[in-house]
Amino acid sequence: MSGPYQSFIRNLEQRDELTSQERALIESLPANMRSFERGEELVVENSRPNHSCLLLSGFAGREIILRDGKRQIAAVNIPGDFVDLHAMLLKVMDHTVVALTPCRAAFVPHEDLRRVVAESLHLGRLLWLMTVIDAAIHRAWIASIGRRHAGARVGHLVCELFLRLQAVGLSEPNRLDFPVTQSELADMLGLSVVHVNRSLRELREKNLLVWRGNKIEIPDFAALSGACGFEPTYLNLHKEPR
Amino acid sequence: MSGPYQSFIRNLEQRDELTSQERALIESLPANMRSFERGEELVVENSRPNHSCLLLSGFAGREIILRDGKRQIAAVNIPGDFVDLHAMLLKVMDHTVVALTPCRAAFVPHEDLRRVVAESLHLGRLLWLMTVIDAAIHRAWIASIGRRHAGARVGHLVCELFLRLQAVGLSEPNRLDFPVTQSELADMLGLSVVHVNRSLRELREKNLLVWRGNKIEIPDFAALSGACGFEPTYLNLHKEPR
DNA sequence: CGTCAGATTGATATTCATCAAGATCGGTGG
DNA sequence: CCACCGATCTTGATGAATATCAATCTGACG
Repeated sequence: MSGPYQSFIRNLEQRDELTSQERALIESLPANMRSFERGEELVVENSRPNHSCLLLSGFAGREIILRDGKRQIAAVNIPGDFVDLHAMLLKVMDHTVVALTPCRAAFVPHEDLRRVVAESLHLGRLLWLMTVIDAAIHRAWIASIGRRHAGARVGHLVCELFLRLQAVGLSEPNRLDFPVTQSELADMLGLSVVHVNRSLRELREKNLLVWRGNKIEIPDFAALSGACGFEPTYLNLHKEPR
Repeated sequence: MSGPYQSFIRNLEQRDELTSQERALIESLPANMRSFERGEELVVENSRPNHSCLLLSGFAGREIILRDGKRQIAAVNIPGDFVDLHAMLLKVMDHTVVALTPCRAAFVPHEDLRRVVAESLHLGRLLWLMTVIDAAIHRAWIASIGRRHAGARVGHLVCELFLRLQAVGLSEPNRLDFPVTQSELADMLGLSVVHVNRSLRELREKNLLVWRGNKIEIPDFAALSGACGFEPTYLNLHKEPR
């Protein structure tokens, strides 16, 4: 009842019904467990993985390093996310996945994932779905980084994480755990550390969110999402036949 | 020999071998043709399409409109791209697809696409692959918008489009056709029109690229891609078994 | 010839980055 | 227990990148 696939199954079940056979098929997947310290790389750019990595605990980020050394984090992964399911098809990693906090992860051989896709059309579509939700999140980030001012960028990210964590049962009512540094936050949002710091202060002064240490408090989610124009459609957090 | 699926097949064949049966299976797909004027919407936000739209000619953009009216174009589609293959799984469109130029497009029923996936594991993976390449492009845009200065953003986009157009046979040696307005370009790059204009002038003065009317000249691709840190890995323009 | 969308340019304002200096805080060794 | 250390956070001062506003210019086209 508490195998490595619980949060992943929960993630899928936010989007569609699973039969017990389907759950069993997922649970039959072999999983090679590993742990990572903060800053370690789960998957390395330009490598050719033959496993995909399912995050079980902790936070990971997909980081892109530009030639001049600047870093952009293109996505944040939370427990229940495959961080590199796309590598099964892309073959070569176009970015690195780094542990933003201590992490546990399950590495699943691509050949076994392919077997699942071959045996169940429906699970195949659901795996596809998860990569396509990743892309929808990417688009939301493009809009945020391209067109929102700093404060709204921070707020939008927090709203997104709050709902995603809620979906896998990892949020408290008005609070979430997100133990990352302001400098990492800056690299997610395309901002400088200093500016992130000032944006956090503004949000705190407006009582929209209070970021203290590892915890974020959201006194009024509706107020925050309203203030930063957050629309949850893109997260696809509704069940329907896919 | 010149059905609607030629450029799509060519797009796939940049990434993997197709058997003649696979080509035939694709060509057996029904295609409902439509034409669009510049500015018309091919697919509308919040709709629930039961077709996916394959672009045959012209350029389209996936646009996200924020509440305050600001627009971000999250992706550019060229002939041979499915603009909303993901809608088959996401069900509800999280953005609008708009014609950046006059376009022709083929609408393919989802049920037929599902039939293809059911009949050919390999084609199923290749359709999946195309959505996953979309996501890789999104990540490159996130890095560009988040961490590159204006001139490099323009240059990076041009490099990307040049290679993508080349892949479907739509580029001349040192030139490409990209008939979009500077204001649309601004919405792709997260910049203002004025700043785009000035960045184009800089690039012209450095002789890195000359954008005149609808045509872009690239005197020296290596120089341009060097100057803006362009790395083509993410486009997956190499054939291998997937 | 007039019109209109788009391109270009200048002037100015705003946002954000950079640099530099404390302040805070959790750990760690003496 | 305390002094110190490194990492992170915070704040101020300044500068660079980019946005905004307002003209003018250009070129296509009826």
